[in-house]
Amino acid sequence: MLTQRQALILKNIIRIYTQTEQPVGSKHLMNELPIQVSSATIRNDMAKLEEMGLLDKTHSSSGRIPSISGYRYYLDHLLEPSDVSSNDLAIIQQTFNQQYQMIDDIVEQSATILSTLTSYTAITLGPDVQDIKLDGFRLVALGNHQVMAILVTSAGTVQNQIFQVPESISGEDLEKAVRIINDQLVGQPLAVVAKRIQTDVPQMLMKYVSSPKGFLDIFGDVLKKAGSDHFYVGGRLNLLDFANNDVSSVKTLYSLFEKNDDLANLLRLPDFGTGGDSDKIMVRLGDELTPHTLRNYSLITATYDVHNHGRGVIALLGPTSMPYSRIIGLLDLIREELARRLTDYYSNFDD
Amino acid sequence: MLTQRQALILKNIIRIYTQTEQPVGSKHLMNELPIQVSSATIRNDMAKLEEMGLLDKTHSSSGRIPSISGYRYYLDHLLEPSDVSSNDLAIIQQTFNQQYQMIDDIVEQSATILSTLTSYTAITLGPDVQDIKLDGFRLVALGNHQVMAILVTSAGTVQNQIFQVPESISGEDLEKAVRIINDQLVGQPLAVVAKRIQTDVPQMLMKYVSSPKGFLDIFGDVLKKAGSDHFYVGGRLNLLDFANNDVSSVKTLYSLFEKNDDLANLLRLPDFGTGGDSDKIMVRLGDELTPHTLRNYSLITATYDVHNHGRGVIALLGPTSMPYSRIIGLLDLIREELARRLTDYYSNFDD
DNA sequence: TTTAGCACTTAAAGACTTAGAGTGCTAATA
DNA sequence: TATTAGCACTCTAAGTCTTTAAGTGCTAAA
Repeated sequence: MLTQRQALILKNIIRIYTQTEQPVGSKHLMNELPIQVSSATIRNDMAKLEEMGLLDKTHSSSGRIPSISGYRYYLDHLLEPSDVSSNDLAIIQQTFNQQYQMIDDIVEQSATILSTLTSYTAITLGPDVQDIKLDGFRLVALGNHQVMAILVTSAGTVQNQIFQVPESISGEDLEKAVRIINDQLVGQPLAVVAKRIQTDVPQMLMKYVSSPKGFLDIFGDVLKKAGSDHFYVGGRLNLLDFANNDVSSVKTLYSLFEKNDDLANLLRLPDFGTGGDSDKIMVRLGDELTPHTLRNYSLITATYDVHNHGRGVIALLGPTSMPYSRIIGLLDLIREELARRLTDYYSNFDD
Repeated sequence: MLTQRQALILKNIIRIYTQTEQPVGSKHLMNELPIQVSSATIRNDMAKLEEMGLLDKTHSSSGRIPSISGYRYYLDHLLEPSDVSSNDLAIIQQTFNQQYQMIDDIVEQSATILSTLTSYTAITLGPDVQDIKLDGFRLVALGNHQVMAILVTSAGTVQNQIFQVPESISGEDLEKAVRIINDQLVGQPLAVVAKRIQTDVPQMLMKYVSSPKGFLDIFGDVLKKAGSDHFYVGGRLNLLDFANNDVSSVKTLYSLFEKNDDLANLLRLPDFGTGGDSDKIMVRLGDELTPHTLRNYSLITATYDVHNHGRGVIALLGPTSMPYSRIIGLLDLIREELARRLTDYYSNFDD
């Protein structure tokens, strides 16, 4: 356990290091502390903190920098989120007050705000798709053997895709098939639908339609799209600033941003779904981050809860040394705001 | 005018510098030339080439590097495109042989191949939309006050967008409006359609529909999407390798890639549309590139001609020192291949 | 427990040296 | 006249040395 003064010293070394990115020396720190102690006293405490593994040196006679464990301790015991500045607040309100056509627009927009306000990179994920149901399926003929398949879910999300239809499938067949799909499968969870088109649905179609295979491929493709998570990444370019010229990690991250599965893995919270602490904001850094290339970064994740419509995730990726107080305050506010807007949206929607 | 030997020297300095990125000295060059001359002779020619502005030095006693004018001269007078390697050829054929659902997929795919084979950044643009006509407009009700608007063009491209429909607009009104649009405007060039919905169409709708304004906003939005160019950028990440740690220019380019208008400006060829030389491959470098931040890069543009369906552009952005022979051979092949595939596509399509 | 004092360490920056690659010029050569 | 050998000169890059400033750890006194 740290003495009060040691905690104060750790806290201030982290604060100063975040501002300057330079090792902090005892004399310099002396002038920055609210208490009056000599630099020798500070040196003694620093030595103890280093012994505990909370501080590091860049070389044997340098000032101290926080170690990963130091950040960990700070985050777990010392951090107090600060209030959002009135300036930031105004920006947030104003952005959320825009008119949106789709929920995904709101989720995407919150990634943009978050990255703009922090100069880091934000990742957001819409409310989870666990028990989303099929709300309807349409095929629209576009002429020239093209059709657009449209799938609407109970969450209000829409997926569409365009297909070249082989000559062998007739228009009437397609219409019949659509009718059967809607009659039989609307109202069922997407996961169930996905399973059934592998099992009993083909036979069901076989009775009325001459070539169910091509049709089911189309339906299956759109279904897959609708059933997978949709991530939004804001402030990709900010990465170039805080990546400290580490081109290889920038590349890793940029390609990671393009892959749904990798992003899902990155954001997956250790206790996701257990309920307990899941509305706490979590910070992971160093070896706690799973793709090992990211050990010089810090990832802050927060979930937001949309009343009766699942929960989503907003996250922020930045350097290990961030002004955590401000950042976490900000994240907390945006999380709440996003939850509120989405809850509003759905309450309109379900009327 | 250069002597033969001077041309040989310039050509080889460019070749070696492209491989090593190091200034080329007279002794080193002596061993690389197919002719037997002393380093002193080479030095004399180098001095003359420098006087003409075709070579530069990095400092007073350094070897020579090509100047921008040197590249210009090389490109205009000395360059001979080389044949595509059988390996590259196989990759190109294989990629283009995939099954595509839409023409835009092919165009996008060619940006990917081009960037993969070169390790630079490729930009492609589909056949131009000058005299594309409206082929059809659909509104599909999705439930919960949402509709999807779909616009099909004579070029086979499809745009869609989802709208929240105000309660004030009724379903029958929308259907009537769609019917009028299709009756009156199908077959007309998009530009004409865009003009007419500002002039006589509103009055036309007014007779049958109670609130044409909201409807025309929707139609106008999708129309605008369909009428604007669609660029594809491949190999964005490669930029990080050849940008020589110039983060600011990387940022400029990345944001440029997101803006249709800026990309259009960048690719717009000085003689675009004049017909004459327009199927020549053009290289622009240094001050010839309009956003001044790009003066350290080289941009190669080539147009491809889709029989009876307009012409598009494929382009490659890389460092000033590229293996131009290989690159231009490659670009020429892909340009032809792309034109052929699209011509095939349309000939199927118009049956 | 805190502090003053001091010897010691290290990185960063500047001065100096050296080696190596290259140039330009002159005078000899084919 | 065009080419070449030879040589003095230039400049960078890399290494060594020195100095300075910031910082530490330890000891002994308060």
